[in-house]
Amino acid sequence: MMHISAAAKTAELPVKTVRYYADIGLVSAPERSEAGYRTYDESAVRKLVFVRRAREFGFSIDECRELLSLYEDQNRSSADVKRIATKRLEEIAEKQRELQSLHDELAHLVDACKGDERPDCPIIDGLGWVVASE
Amino acid sequence: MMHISAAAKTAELPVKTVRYYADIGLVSAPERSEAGYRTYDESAVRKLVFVRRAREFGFSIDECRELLSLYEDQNRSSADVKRIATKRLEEIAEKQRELQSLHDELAHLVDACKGDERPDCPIIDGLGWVVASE
DNA sequence: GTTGACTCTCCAGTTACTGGAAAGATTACG
DNA sequence: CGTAATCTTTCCAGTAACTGGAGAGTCAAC
Repeated sequence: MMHISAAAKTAELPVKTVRYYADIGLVSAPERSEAGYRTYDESAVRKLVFVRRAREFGFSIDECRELLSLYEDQNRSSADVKRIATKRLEEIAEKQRELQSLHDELAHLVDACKGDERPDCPIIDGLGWVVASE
Repeated sequence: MMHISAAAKTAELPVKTVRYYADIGLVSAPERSEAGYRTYDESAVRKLVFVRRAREFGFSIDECRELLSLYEDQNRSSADVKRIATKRLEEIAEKQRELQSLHDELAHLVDACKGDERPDCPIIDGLGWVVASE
């Protein structure tokens, strides 16, 4: 049994965030000590770790909610979990493609820029190209 | 001279966003018609396009502010612009690396998951690995 | 003349927290 | 035992960059 700062430290989350997760009902509200302090047991901390990891994987809070209910459900099929994770994987791949074209386009502009004292600047011109090409 | 919906359409931005950009002072407040309608000329629309492009490149509103002032300044050196763009480029590259390791880690879990009716699930286990490995 | 499209302002909600104030509880030191 | 530092509580507000909606005024067309 520990108080919030120990739980937060163990789960590697800010104290504020731990409180927040209970406030929005992502994790269940913890028991309170006589003085009203939140108390956490090993199982509660485990769930916090689970959520932190899932968030690091880019799952939204709502996806975490879904994953957590699967995590807590002894009878869920691994197919349900795989479905969510695969969807997320596709989103990551899409984001990677976007980022790549962004990178290439901007790198091209930066390469073309002399970076000297003169005002000619392919980057500025490039950002306005839609109009410039009219 | 046009009203807001034509300007928004030309700049390929939502009407709400065009108003918003003026509200926060990112672009200067447009002239008003007698009835109080915002009116946009070619130069105003060009700046909206510039901002949209810069946002698409992932520049924050504050960076857009900076770029826009450089855009409007005939005397700025291209070095100033290159500095901002290069910084952004590094951020993109960093984000790409993060996304890649995320992708690899999650893909590994998804591959390991049978996705059947049984509750054994390497994805769920993997999300909790920090505790599981204790 | 009235229907429909367009515009205005203002307020609230979104996501996932984060910061700070004010007040009570606990612990550590001398 | 007193007190100072630390921890915890609640509540309110703010962040980024919009987005949605209400209620009201304006304009063009049939």
